[in-house]
Amino acid sequence: MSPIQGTRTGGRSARVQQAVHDAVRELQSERSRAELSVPLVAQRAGVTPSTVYRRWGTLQELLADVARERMRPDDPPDDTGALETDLKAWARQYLEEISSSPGREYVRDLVASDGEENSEQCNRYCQVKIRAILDRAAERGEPHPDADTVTDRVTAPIVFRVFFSSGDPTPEWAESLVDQVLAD
Amino acid sequence: MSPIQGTRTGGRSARVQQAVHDAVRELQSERSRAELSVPLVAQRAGVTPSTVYRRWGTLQELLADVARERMRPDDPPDDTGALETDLKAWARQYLEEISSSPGREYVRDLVASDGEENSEQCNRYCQVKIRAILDRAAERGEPHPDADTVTDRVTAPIVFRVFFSSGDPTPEWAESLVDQVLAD
DNA sequence: GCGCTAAAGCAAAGAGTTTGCGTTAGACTG
DNA sequence: CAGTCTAACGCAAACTCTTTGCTTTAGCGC
Repeated sequence: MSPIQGTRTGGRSARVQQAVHDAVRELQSERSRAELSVPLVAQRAGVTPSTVYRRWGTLQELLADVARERMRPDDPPDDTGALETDLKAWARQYLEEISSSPGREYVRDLVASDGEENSEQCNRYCQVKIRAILDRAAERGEPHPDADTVTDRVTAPIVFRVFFSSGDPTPEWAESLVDQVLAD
Repeated sequence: MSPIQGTRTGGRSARVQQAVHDAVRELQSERSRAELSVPLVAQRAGVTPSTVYRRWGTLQELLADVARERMRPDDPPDDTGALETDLKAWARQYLEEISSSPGREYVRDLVASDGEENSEQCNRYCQVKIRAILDRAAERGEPHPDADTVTDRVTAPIVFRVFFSSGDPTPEWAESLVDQVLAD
C-alpha cells in the first residue's frame, strides 16, 4: 500500500496518533466525560495540545475517532448453527454493548461529530457482522432477509430505543425483533 | 397551576429564557453551528454569559433545550381519511423534517446533551402524533398496530438511516415502511 | 406596601483554544 | 547512502471561553 501523496502515514505521525488514542482510552476509563479535555489528553499522550488541535480539530472529533475504532469488528460473530440463533445472539450482544454506559457514550460521540463519516463507518462495521451471519445462512440453504432489512428492523429499533426511549430494552425484546424479521 | 416552591417561573426569569431562546434561533439561522458560543448568544439576548452558564450549564444543553422546543408538536397530523395515507403522510413529513440540514442539527444537539430527558421528550412528542393517527383509525374501526410498533418499524429506521447511512433515504422508502407495518 | 430570596449582573481568575514561527523526523531523490 | 524537502510537531503568546465570589435587582407572598 503506497502512502498518499502529501500526507505522512508512518513514523512519528503514527506514533503520535497511537499515543493520543491510548491516552483517550485510558482517561475514559478513569474519569467522566465532562472531565476530559484536550490539554489533559495531550499531557497523558506526551504531546502538546496544539498537535491534537491541528490533527483532530476538537475534542469531539477526537472522541468520535476513538469511538469509531472501538466499534471496528474484531472477531466474526459466533456460529450457532442456524440463522435465527445467530441473529438473536448478535442482537442480544449488540444491545448489551450499546446500552452499557460506555457504549452509549461512544455512540453519542459518533453522532455528535461534525463529519458524518464516522457514523456511517460505524454502521458499515455493523453490516459486516450481519452480512457474515446472512452469508452463513445462504451457505446452509436457509431463506434469509437482506442486510438492509435487518438494519431497518433490528439494528435501528435497538439504537433508537436506547437513545430515545425511557425504559431499558430487554434482551427478550431484541430477540423478538429477530423473530419478526424472520417471520415474513 | 401553582409555581414550584423555590423556583421562579414568571417575570424576569421567563423573559430571560425567552430572550435567550430567541437569540439561539436567530443565530442558528445566521451562522454555522461551529460559530455559535455562549458569549455570542448572551450578547444577542442582552444578558451576561454567566446567566446562561448558570441556567443551562453548557452551550450543548442550551441547544438541546431549544431543539426540544422546536420538536414540540404544534398541529394535529393531517386527517386524510384512512390509516395508511395518514401514516404515510406523517412518515414523509417526518423524514423531510429530520433529514434537512437544520433538522439533523437539532437531533444531533438532542442526542449530544447529557441528560437523556431531552431525547426522551422528543420521542414522546413523536408518539403523540402517531397516537393521534392511530386513535382516528380506531374510531373508524380500522385495524391498526400499536404506537410502539410504529415507533420500532417506522420512526426508528427513518432516524437511523438519516444518521448512520450514507445515501439519502427517499420518501418512497419511508412509505414502504408504512406498507410493511400495516401488512401484518 | 414590605421583606425575602431566586436569579441576574459584574468582574477577576482560571482554563481551553488558536496561531505564527522555528525545529525535527523521515520520505524521496540522485 | 548522504542530501534535500516538507508535513507534522513543539513552543509560547494572544485570545476566547468558562467559572466563581460577591453585589444588586425584581417580583412573589405576606
